[in-house]
Amino acid sequence: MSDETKSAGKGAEEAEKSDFIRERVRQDLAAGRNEGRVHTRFPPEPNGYLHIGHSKAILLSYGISQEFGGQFNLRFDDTNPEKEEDEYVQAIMEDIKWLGADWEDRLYHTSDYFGQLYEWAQHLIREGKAYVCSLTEEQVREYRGTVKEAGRPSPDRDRPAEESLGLLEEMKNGEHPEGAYTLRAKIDMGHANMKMRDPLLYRIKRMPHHRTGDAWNIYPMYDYAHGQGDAIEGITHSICTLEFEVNRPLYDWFIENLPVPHAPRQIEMARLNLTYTVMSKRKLLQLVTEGHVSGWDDPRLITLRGLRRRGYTASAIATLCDRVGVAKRNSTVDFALLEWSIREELNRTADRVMAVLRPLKVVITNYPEGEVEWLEAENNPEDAARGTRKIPFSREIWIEREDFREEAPRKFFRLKPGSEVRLKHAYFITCDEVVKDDSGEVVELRCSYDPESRGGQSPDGRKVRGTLHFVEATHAVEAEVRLYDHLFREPFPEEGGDFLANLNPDSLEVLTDCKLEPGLAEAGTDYHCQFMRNGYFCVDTVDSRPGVPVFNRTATLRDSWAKLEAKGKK
RNA sequence: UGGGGCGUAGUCAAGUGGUCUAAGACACAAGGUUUUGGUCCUUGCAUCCGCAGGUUCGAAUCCUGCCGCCCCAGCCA
Repeated sequence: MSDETKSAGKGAEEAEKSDFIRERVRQDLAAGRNEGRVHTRFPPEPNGYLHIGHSKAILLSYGISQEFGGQFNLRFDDTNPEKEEDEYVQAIMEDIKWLGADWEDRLYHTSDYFGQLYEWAQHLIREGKAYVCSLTEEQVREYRGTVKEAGRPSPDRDRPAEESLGLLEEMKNGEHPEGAYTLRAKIDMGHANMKMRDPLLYRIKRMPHHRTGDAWNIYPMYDYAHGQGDAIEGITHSICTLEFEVNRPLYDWFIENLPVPHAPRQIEMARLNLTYTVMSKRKLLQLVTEGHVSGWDDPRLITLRGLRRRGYTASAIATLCDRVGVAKRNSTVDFALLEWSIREELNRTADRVMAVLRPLKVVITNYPEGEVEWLEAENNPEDAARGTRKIPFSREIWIEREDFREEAPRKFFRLKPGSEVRLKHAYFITCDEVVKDDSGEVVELRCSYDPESRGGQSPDGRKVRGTLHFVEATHAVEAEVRLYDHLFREPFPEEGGDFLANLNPDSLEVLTDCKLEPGLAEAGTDYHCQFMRNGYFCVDTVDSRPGVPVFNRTATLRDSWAKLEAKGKK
């Protein structure tokens, strides 16, 4: 097998990917099927935004096409003008490009095939395999039977072909109201598989389509359109999710009974689910329209736009999908795996900078007034090539409020009265005095520094357990920082009926008095960094402005101190 | 006995009769290193593969029965 394993990211020898779908592709290739071609597709319906669940399907289909030297198509499955809009088409293409899947010049629409589909429908009628049915919607349901009882044949089942052909033409031309007729395949009303009980091929919808305008008054159903679209495009492996397993016999029936140019095969896999979130389009839409989130790009959403704004990269999403694997078992992946994926990447690539989120003033009493010195700070300890930068230091600085405690447990290695800590890249300081306001709240710390400890070196080998980040006061940049947490407080928010009841009231915390080191004032979009000891952050693409930045927390750092403390409390 | 699918650690997931006294990842736990209580390193984490029988010298892998979960009765996709 000759294949250069390329794909973005990761180390040298990336193992050849293997799962039941890729195994099947290899078998097909070995058996010489499809003239040795591999051709996949992603077929979104343009009726909503893409989310992380879709990325599994996109990356798998696209990835397979690349791994086997094949091709990948994007096809909008636009057979229902009632729900579909052009706005979604643009957004979907944008998101797929961002993910890194490339359909090159093969952008298609099921609506491109309406003409061909119509001719094939006529073919089925002539063959005695389809008929125009006049049953109402309720009657169709009634005649279909139930999962345990066979259905009954429609009274129109034996309508002469000429008559069906004529009626179909009239339906197409808008001569009948919606619901008056449908075109149905003549298969088996007693079939154990409900999908095979004379399924509908066409329904009347006297409604303009976003691409074909008012050319059609009938539109094909999914089952009739999908496989034929695959056949027309020469798709070899049509990958979809588990719920379409029962549709496969029907998919195959059309391929066998129509003069299609090619016989594609459908393969089903489990969709991606994540804890602490919802994945259904309907629920996502509800969260947006009811204002539980700010929009489709709310950083708490697992839409691709939301994740992007949150600071997730396409490669981190790809890592997640690789780790999750491909199988047929319904499963729900721990959200922690997604967080691990982005941390793993950002640890390697994001520069470390200092930001104080909840500031507490520190005055260094023995530091000369009015003096500012610039200290060297390394950008990324994981990557020396990222170099260094200069950060200011002076008599007044900000530290994190939670890094000081007047009364602290012995395991608290941070600042407390009389104790010494290191300021990252700067000096050792000792807390001499705690200044409080009338209400008793700590408003300032008065400390002294050891000039010999410049750069954070211990001058005499003495140990300091704690290292704190800080921001020099006169050069500090004021910023807004948004801290995000799970949108839902339960790992399975849909359990127990009302998923909205499980919304996490603390999923967003906005901090407006944050202090950043000066270099961050002009941080542009697409900037990812680690706020030392605070987490990974990115510039908000919507609200941030030069000079008045807004940062979003992508993910926290692992925090073994928090765990320790939590354990102590219990 | 309606049909279709799936059941391997807390979560994903390899495994297709002997090399399985069952990979790997996440999570979790313990220890070490550390100018991020971050990273990194070390170690631990299923005598057992939904359950019960059976076949076999030998089974997570084959057979039988049972149990559980998911999908199908849209003129949605």
